[in-house]
Amino acid sequence: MPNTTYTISQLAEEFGVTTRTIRFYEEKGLVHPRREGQKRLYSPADRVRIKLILRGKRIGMSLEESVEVIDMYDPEHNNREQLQSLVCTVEDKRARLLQQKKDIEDMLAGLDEVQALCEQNLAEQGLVEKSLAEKSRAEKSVAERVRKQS
Amino acid sequence: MPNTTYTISQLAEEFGVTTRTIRFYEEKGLVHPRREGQKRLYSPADRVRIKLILRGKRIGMSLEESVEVIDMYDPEHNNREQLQSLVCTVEDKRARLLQQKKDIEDMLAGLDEVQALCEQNLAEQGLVEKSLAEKSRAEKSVAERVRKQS
DNA sequence: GTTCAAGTTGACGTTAACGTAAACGTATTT
DNA sequence: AAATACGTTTACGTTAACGTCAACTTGAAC
Repeated sequence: MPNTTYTISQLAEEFGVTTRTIRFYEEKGLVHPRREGQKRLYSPADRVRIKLILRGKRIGMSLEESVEVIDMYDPEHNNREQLQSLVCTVEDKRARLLQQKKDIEDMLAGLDEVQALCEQNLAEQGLVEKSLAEKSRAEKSVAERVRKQS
Repeated sequence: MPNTTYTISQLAEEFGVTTRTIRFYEEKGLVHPRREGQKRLYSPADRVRIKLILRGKRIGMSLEESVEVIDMYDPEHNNREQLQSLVCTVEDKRARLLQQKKDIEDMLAGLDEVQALCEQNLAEQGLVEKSLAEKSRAEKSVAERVRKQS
């Protein structure tokens, strides 16, 4: 097992955040690195937690929410009630994630349209002669389609 | 054309936000409703803008970023340079969105695992007799798989 | 031995995105 | 005319997620 621990600045660099950020996550109880003297030493498990937190952050989750998700992987749920309520929260999360996924796909489709129009427009500019009216019509079509969304 | 305008509280209710939120968006220059006397009157176009802003919010965009995306649909870009830089920003956005999409899919897969284990566990509890060791083993398997992520 | 790089603990500052409350206008319902 | 519902402006408050010092320690390097 190579390199079983990490320093704070190693992780900071790997994930493209500041050390302050990682210490902040500890303040909030998101990670609990060991200490060697007073220096922090992060385990691979700590590293994964940070990674998952940042993943959550990328899709707009609060730290609290990310922790909630991460903790679902831990077996702190013993009895029937806890398991069933866990299933419920799982389903809630899933619903929200599916909505987000749809939002992203819609937005991607919009980007495709914009880009297509840009490239078409650029191509037309390549040909020196063209009617300005035609250009204007092409430019406005996307905006109109957007306006027609219910 | 039925109901071509909306009051602030109509939109607030439709989108599940407060009127304060909508006025705040106006403060920030995101929408520019007409006025009837001093009352705000929102057009369908205003409504769509708000809708798109909230879509952006759901996937973790800042208001500024959402506006940036929305404005890409407007034809304020006339010359070659502007079109080309627009294509670049489009590609940046797309890259980020694709990353987000992957993040969401990963997270969904994780949720599937958690739920499967929960239900398996609940099923086992249905049968009165089972070894506690077995149960414990099952509960920990997800956490271990997570830990093995690079 | 000192200089340096990397770490530490406070503590206060900052920004975005609203919340909340006060004080007021206007229209209609009773 | 009094109350009710809906709207307005102004302004201060709040929370999350860090940024930004300042002042100190600690081990390694020169």
